[in-house]
Amino acid sequence: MAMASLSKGDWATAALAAIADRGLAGVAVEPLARKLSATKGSFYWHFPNREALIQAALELWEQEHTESVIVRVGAEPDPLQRLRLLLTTAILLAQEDVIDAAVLASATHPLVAPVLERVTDRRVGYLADLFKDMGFPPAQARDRGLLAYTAYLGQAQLVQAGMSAAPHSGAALRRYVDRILGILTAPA
Amino acid sequence: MAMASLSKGDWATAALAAIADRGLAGVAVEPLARKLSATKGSFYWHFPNREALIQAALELWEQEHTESVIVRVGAEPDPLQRLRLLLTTAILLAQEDVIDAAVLASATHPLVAPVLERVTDRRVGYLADLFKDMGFPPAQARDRGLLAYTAYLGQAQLVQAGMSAAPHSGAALRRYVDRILGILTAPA
DNA sequence: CCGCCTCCGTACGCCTCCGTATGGTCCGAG
DNA sequence: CTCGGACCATACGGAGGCGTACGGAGGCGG
Repeated sequence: MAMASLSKGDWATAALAAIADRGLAGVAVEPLARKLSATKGSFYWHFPNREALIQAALELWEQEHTESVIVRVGAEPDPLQRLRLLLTTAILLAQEDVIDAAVLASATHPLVAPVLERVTDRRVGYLADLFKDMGFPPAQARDRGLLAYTAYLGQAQLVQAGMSAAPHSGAALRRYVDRILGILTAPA
Repeated sequence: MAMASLSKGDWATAALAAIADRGLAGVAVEPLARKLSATKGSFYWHFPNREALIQAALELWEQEHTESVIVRVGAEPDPLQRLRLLLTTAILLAQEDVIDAAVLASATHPLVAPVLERVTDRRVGYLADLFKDMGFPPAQARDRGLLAYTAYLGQAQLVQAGMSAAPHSGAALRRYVDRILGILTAPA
């Protein structure tokens, strides 16, 4: 089954999976080829080199792990409920898929930095808009958006590292998100 | 000058510096030897293997990047001021020394995880105690301590990655910390 | 049937790093 | 002064990864 030709996208998704569970250094052509039951001959037909594969994987991540969540959450009309939904969705997603934390772990890599910059701006901007919609003045909204996002990032890191300090069960996590939300949305 | 024998500590500090600016993978015996103007012969006299070097570097980090800050801040009697001092100190330190973010980037590494667990517990615990001293009930204090710490971690990541979304200038950063503090310490 | 294009396997050379073996230097004790 | 231990350089073998060269299978138009 699936003995058909490997596509460029197949390599890219495999590379993204490799980033998620072994970091950027885990994106190596030969091991990846073994996992796909192929050889380097296939790879170097689709890509000029390893860097191109990494770029393709990162673009995949950029498209699938930001906009899709924003869209899914956009149906909710009330800003507060939208924020709650966004946070719980994002944090619960980070529980089972550590790709965000894995990408962040290579934040200084020259191929990662520009993608990360775009994704960060988009997310922080969206959060800030959310707080603006709740009635906070622009400067306040930006601060709270940044705070919310950094808290999410830190949380994702703790979860990926398996730190016991972070809540692990789904229920505890929902309670935690609720209380966090109370703090973040309390009037100045 | 300093042509004297290299000590175990010299290798460990060099390794820690390597982690800070190239990540855990940057701790390689041969490049490190070149940087120290030595050879592998020296290294393998002091350490049995590369893992031992990494452990030594991590223990160095554990001792010098948590307790020392806590002690330095302990002189301040008022809990709120102590928290303010702690946050500004930590965040300003993270501006010029990215070692915290670099260690976190390898959180899943088997040598890093236990050290990170201890450091995380210590820091989150200290922050929670701080909020307790301010009069918050234990559960509230723990939530706020965790929130404060995840926010710090995320902030450190953004700064290390050079993200423009994070404030960079010292003045802007102090203002940001002040506003964050207002949010974190607002009564429920 | 021919030839071309797509896609992939095999085999090779190169590089970087780990770890070991072994010998050399310096220095203090006796 | 010699001998042993601390410290280090050199040289080697081996593993694993990158990129290239090249050949071969399969489909498809002519």
